[in-house]
Amino acid sequence: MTRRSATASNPILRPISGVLSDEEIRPLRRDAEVNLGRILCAARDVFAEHGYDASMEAIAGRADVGVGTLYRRFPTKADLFNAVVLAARERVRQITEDVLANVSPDEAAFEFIRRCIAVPSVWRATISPPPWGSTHRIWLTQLAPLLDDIVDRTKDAGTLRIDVEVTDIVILLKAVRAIADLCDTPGSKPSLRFLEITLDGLRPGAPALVHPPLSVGQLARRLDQR
Amino acid sequence: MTRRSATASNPILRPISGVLSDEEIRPLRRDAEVNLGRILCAARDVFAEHGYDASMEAIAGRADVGVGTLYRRFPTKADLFNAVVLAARERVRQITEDVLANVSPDEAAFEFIRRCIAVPSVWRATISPPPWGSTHRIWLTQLAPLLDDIVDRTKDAGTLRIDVEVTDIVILLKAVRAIADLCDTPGSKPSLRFLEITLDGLRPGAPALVHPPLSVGQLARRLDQR
DNA sequence: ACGTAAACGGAACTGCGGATTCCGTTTAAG
DNA sequence: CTTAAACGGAATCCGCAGTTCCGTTTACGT
Repeated sequence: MTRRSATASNPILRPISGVLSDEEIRPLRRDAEVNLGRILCAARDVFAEHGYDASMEAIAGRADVGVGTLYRRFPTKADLFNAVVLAARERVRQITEDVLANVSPDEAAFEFIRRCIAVPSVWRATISPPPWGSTHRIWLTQLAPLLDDIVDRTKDAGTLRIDVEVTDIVILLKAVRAIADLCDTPGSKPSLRFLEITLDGLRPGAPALVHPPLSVGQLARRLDQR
Repeated sequence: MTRRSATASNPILRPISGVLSDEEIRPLRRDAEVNLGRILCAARDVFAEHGYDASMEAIAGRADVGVGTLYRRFPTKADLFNAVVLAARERVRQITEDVLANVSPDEAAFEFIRRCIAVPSVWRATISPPPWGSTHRIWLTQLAPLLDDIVDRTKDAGTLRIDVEVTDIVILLKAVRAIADLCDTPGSKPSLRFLEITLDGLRPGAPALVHPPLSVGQLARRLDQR
């Protein structure tokens, strides 16, 4: 790969990096700024729908922009995807913290799941990582303690069966995704119905589960592969 | 498409068709017979794993056979896939009838699901139809009454919540498939665990479902598309 | 054992879709 | 009004997978 680092040239990251001694930082022209926004939204939506297989042309079309414009901002499809994934991860973090702060314990885990599913780009990102590197594994591993917190809290409240684990939650997101693929646009009735059924399966009172859960490490590794 | 009909040239169907007046039917050479078997098994497995996206080369490889041999038996990838799907449908029919005949009512629906999932090629075929025609819709529509029978029986026995429908079962198969994709080879521990959870969600005692089910027609149409 | 039609393998061909590049034109901004 | 920055999208390039072709091997009837 003979190409300068994506993060170094990624314009979204510019406002964050305070000083870059040798490279001059000039602000984007107004129109460029606007287009960058459209591109990111389009990429978020199209990637959410088709995964990494989405074509650059499709994204450009959705953004009402030529492909050239995409490549001026993101040297590579991978870079664009990366940007979207980064944003989605941030979104998940927000949801997690908000649930911990503002949702009653007996609903925490359920609410977390519902909120993730309500934002297509989010759960798409959670379950289908970039097809390279291991950044996803790292991210999920860091997030795990927070999610554990949510799960434990709901178990303590007695509304979540005690033999489920964080990994079950992530797996569930994946399953609902599949249903949405099958039935409709994300967030549709059928997938919500399936979600209801599965959430009911998470409630106490059912017979104990006999198959062991995946460890966070295992799950993260799986997610990193496909 | 300038190509003679697949079914006419499909060697598997030969033993069935009693008389074809104008075309002479000669039996396959021994080695050809053997290879045909390997090809069908390989195709079943590889298609089960990758869906219609599986490459002919991959199938040929798995069967220890050259691609040429594939095309001598099946003029087209579509024809080969078709043959596999046909076999899988037959398998589903067998399972259905066997469950109706030999499984106690209170377990019928659950057992049906378990058996379908135990045979990868079967549920793959159930949920990912050939990317053409509407034969899948027709098949599913015909099968529906039998499945209804199973479901009703289990509801009457009191072990299945009354607000689930046949379509929920099929959707569930689809979901488990996704989990297997994510976690492991089909039939693995993690997907069985997820299955347990979902089956628990199907048991009575949970709050009523608020989202309506898909009708068989709707579901069949969806399955016909993607 | 021998001849022949049937099978075989797999290299070569082809078409297609999608990432990336290029360049003539348009536009924001000083 | 000048000019660097942006833009659009046609053209290029490339790899992949379905399909074809043909020289070689093999089963089987005589």
